[in-house]
Amino acid sequence: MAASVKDVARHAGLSVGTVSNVLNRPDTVTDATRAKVMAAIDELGYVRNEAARQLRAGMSNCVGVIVLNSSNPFFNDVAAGAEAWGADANVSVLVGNSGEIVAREKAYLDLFEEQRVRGVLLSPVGQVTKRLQRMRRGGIAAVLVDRDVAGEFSSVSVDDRLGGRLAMQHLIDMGRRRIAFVGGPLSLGQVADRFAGAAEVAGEHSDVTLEFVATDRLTLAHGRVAGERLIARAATTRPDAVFAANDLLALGLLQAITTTRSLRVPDDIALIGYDDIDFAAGAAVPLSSIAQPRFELGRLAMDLLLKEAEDPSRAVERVVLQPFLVARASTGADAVTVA
Amino acid sequence: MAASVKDVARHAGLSVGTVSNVLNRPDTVTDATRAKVMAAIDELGYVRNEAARQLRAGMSNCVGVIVLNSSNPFFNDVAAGAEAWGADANVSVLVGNSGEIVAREKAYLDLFEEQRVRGVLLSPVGQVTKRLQRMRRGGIAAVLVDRDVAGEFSSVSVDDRLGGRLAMQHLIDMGRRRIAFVGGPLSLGQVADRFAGAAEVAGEHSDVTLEFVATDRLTLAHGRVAGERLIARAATTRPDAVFAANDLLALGLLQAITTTRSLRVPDDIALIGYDDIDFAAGAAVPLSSIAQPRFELGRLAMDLLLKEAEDPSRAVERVVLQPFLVARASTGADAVTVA
DNA sequence: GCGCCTGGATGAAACGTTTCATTCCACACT
DNA sequence: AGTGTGGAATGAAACGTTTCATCCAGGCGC
Repeated sequence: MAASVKDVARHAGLSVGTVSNVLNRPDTVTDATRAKVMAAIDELGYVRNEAARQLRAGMSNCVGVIVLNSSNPFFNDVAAGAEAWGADANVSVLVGNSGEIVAREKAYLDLFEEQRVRGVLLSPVGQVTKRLQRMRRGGIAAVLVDRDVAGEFSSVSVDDRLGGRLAMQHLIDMGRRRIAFVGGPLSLGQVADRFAGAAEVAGEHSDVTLEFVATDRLTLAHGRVAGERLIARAATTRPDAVFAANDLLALGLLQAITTTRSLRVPDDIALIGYDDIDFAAGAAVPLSSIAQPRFELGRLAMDLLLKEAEDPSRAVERVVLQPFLVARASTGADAVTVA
Repeated sequence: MAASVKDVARHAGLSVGTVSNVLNRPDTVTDATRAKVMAAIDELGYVRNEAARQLRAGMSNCVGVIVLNSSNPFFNDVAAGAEAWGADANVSVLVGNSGEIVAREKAYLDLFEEQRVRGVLLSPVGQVTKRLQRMRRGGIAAVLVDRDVAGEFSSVSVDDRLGGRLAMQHLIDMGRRRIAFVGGPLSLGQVADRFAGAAEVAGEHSDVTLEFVATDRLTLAHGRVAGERLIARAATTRPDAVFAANDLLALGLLQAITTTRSLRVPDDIALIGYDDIDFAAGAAVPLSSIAQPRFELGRLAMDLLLKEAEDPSRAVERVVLQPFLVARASTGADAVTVA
């Protein structure tokens, strides 16, 4: 059906080797033949068969990316960063969404392995160390994104403990003392580290209390539920500030709080999130947040991955980026307060 | 490096044909040999080479999806619908983001064609008719999503004119008369159709005025800018309701309006968006919106695509889904859903 | 006991590239 | 004129599957 290099060769009155040379080493071929081949390609609508090319090369020019939750704009930007950098190196990016589900993570790893991708970029959810080691032995590199596994693999992450510290310190600076951390599960490294950072700072202030409010996942809906739980409390036991493990949770909390109209943000309760997604600035009470260089995160991870794929004996490298505070109205940082 | 079917065969003391049979037609093989092969596979860590498989089969088991803007949660859900349905049929989905840029659309089409995907699902941005026809001749099916091109191809879309009518009618029902449509560019079919629907309804009410407020793109930031323009107007010329072409715009508008605190939503100005993304319900003033069955949209499109890939002579089919109103606080309604 | 049948295993061919050792040819140099 | 020389084209091999015609060993009916 589709024209092959053989058809092109016949049509141009040349050999397949020559056609291949035109395609891959145009300088080794005479201008006249190049023109003839190009004409034949055009005429037949030839499109090279990537599968055959890959089979011959023994490796594809793709890398796989597995994100934790594609409905979180944060991961979108990380993937975009990786893709942009990959495009420069002429590798395509396949994006899979594990949804924090171990089985889906495994399914994508299977897929990528069958495709013989150059490497895999992922924020692991299951116990993948052994699997990744096996894949590495098979020539597939791996770089961890936004999470770190015992120095076995290269990784690019953001210092979540520091982020937790920044958020907590900010709330304290704004005069809050009874603080709740909302998030979960703690099995997610990000959540654990952010909480740990917050706890550290809390420990440095004798008049500050830090409470852990667990959620099952980090979504808008879960944030709403957690918000309703907080609202239902008596004023005396209610926190005067909330540090949410990410912005989706924080925005859910915000919605629960503002719709009931029983509390005001930030007057009655301050709120800070994490990730600084675009919707954070756009919320009706602009949300304070801990920003991460997410595009950069993806870009650096891809860079490390390509280097490692190039030279598998390369030493493991662990890059840690710095988060930073973006203070907005939801913590009273602006003069603006909205009922 | 990686073990091949040949290695497995040797290791199991059988032939490659038999190994292949174990993998692809397990019933034609005796229990004992199956066990032997499985053991060998396990021991060698064999993973089948998808490229070779594809080469032999002449076609991959992937389909490509090209979305207009991956930072709009709407497209995420469309893609998720397509992916879910594809998974049932054992096809993987490659997602590309054109960002409404013709060159990137072309780049993804090239990639997909080289990969010999079964078909392509896309919301076209450039003039792709001829290209898609050529690809179809080469055995690659195409289905258009959320946009329709002159009956040449199958498509799944949502009736944007009706959606525009619904939004407009709702605003009128809520007592609004001076209405502004915010959106653009009109070269986007969705924007044009939604505005056309709104204009139709406006024409049916002699006391209603409809104004067009142009934006360059459909993003949060552009919504914020448009909002500031509206706020700056004198009360007498200011609209009492805004219909935004999508939710990103609407949320941007909302933020501009609420932070200046000069106007209240919905009392001074009602606001309705389009798409009903998750952040709409989660906004501090829950946003009324026109919902589209986006997951279904992706699902149906994938279904059509797979059918067409199966039987290329299949008649073109054009599915049009119905949007529906989700009324929330931003138009002064309680959370009511109307079909 | 002989031929036939059948379930199961076999091995070669083919898919479309790329690579590389080889061949070919024209031209310059001796 | 003969001999190198080097640039350009060639064609076969190989990549890892799947498929399919073939082959083989037993079991069965006669």
